[in-house]
Amino acid sequence: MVEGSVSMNHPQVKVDPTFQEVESIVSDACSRGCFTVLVADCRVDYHGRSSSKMGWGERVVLLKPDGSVLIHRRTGFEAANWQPPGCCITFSQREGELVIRADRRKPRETLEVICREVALVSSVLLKDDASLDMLISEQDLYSVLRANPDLIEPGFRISSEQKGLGGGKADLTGLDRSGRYTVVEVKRVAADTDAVKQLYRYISQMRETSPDLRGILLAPNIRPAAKRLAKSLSVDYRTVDVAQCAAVFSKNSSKGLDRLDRHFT
Amino acid sequence: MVEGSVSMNHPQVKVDPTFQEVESIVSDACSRGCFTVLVADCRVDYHGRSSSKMGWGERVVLLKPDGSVLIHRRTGFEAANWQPPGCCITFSQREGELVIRADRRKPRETLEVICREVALVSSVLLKDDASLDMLISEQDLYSVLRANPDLIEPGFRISSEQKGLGGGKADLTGLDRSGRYTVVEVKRVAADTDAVKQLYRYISQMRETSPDLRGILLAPNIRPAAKRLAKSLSVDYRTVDVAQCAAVFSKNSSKGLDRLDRHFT
DNA sequence: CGTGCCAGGTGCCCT
DNA sequence: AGGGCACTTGGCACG
Repeated sequence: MVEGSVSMNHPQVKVDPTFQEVESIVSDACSRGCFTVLVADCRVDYHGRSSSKMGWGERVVLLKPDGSVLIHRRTGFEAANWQPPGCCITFSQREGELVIRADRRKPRETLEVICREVALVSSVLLKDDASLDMLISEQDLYSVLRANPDLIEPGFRISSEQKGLGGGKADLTGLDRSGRYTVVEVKRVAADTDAVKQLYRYISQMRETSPDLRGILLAPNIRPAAKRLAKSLSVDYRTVDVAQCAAVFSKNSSKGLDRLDRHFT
Repeated sequence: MVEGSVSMNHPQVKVDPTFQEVESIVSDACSRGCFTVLVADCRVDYHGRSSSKMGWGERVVLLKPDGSVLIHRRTGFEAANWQPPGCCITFSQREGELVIRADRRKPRETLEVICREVALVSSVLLKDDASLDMLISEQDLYSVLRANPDLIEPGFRISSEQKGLGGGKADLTGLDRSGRYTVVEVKRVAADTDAVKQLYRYISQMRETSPDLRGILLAPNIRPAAKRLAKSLSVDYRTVDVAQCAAVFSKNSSKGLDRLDRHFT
C-alpha cells in the first residue's frame, strides 16, 4: 500500500478559513454526507434536559453526517457538549461571529457553538462498512454457558434463557445436579449489590409459583458488599473465568458458530 | 475580530502524510501537549474489560494530550473505540502499516489502531481555560430548595442535606408543617422506580431510630411505574417545576450567590 | 481502594 | 412511548 495514494477520499481542508468558507465547506459537506472537523475558538450554550454555558476557548468540533455534534476539549474522555444524531444543524453569522446551532426535538434541546475564530475546517467522506464486533458481551457468555453448562455448576442443565418475567428477565433458568429449579444471573463484570438485588427480585417473583428455588449469581468476581448481601439473602454465587470463556468462544468463533448463535437465539 | 488572525495557534496540518510524517507530527504534538486529529483508513483491536474488533474503514481518530484516544466513525454519538485519559500512546510501523497503540493499566487494556493509510493529520495547541458551568444539577436544585423550602411542601423546614447513612445518603431531611420528620429524595429528571427504591431504603434505615417518618420523592415528574411503586410503599411524591427553580437559581446567580452556595455546602 | 450515586448518561430490545 | 437493563458506561465524592 502506497502512502498518500488516491484510494481514500481526499479531505477538503482549509486553514484559517473565513466564516464564508466555513459555511460553504460545511454546507457542501452536509449535503454530501461528509464528516466535518472544526478547530475553533468558541463558546457553547446548551439548553435542554439540563443547561450549560462554556466560555471562550479553543475546541475541536465534530459534525457528523447523521446530524450528531460533538465538542471536545483539550482533555477528557467525554465531549464537553454534544447533540445526538438526528438533530438539525444551521449556521448563521452575527456581529462577526459564526454561530453553529444544533436543534433537537423530543426532548427539545438546543446547542449553540458561537465561534469568533476558526483555525481549521476539514471535511471528508468516510467510507466505512465494517461492523464493530464486541466479544465477551453477556450474550457471548450465554453462548459459552449454553455449550458448557458445567461452567455454571457441574451437572447443571439450562432450561431457559432470558426468561421474561413481569418486568425484567431472568438471564438463565435450569435445574441443578439435584434437579432443583434454579435461576442464574450472569454478570460480565464484577457483581455489585445491584446484581444481587436484581437476582433476588427474580427469585422472589418466581418463588410465587416455584417455592423451592435456588439463585446463583455468576460473575468473574464479586464485590465484598455484594458477597455479604448475597450471603444474607441466601443467594449462591459462583465465579466464572471470563478469559476461559473467551477462549472457548474464540474457538467456536473460528468454526463459524458464533454468528449462528447470535442470529438464532 | 478579523477572521484568520494570528490570535489562535495555527494548527499543523498535513494532507496525505507519509507514516514518517504522521509519527513526527504526532510525537511532536504529544511532547508539546497538542491535540491531534487523524483521518485514517484503519482497523481497530481492543482488549481489556471487553474485547472488540473492527475491520477496515475510514475514521476520525482524536489523540488528546492527556492520553485519551477516541475513534469516531461516520455516524453515532458514541466513539466506536476509545481509551480513557492517562494511557500510554506509542507508534510503530510494520508491514506497511502504521500502528497506534494506546495502553492502559488498571484495568489492563490495550487499543490498537492499525492504519493502512492516513488522509489527514493535524495537531494544534488548544488554549482553553474556561469552565463548563452546568446548571440545574441536583446541587442547583438543593440551592433553590434551601432558599425556598416551601417548594417542597408549604411550611417545610430543612434540617439536613446529604445526610450520610450507612451506605448512601439522604438528599434532604427536615420537618413538614406538622412537625413530622421527613426524608426527601430529589431528582432532577423524571423519577423512576430506582429513585423510589432508593428513597425507601433510606426510610427503612432511618425508621429504626425514627419510626414515624415520612418520605417524599421530589421530581419534575414521575414515571407511571414509579408512581405505582411509591403508592404501594406509602411514599409521597411531589412535583417540582425545574424551569421555575432554574429561574430562581439564575436570579440568585446574577447576584453572585450560587458560587457561595456551591462552595459552602 | 471500595461503595454509592449522578449523568444532558447512551443504546438496545421488548411490550 | 414506557420499562428494564447493559455499557470497555465515565465521573465524583466520601469513608
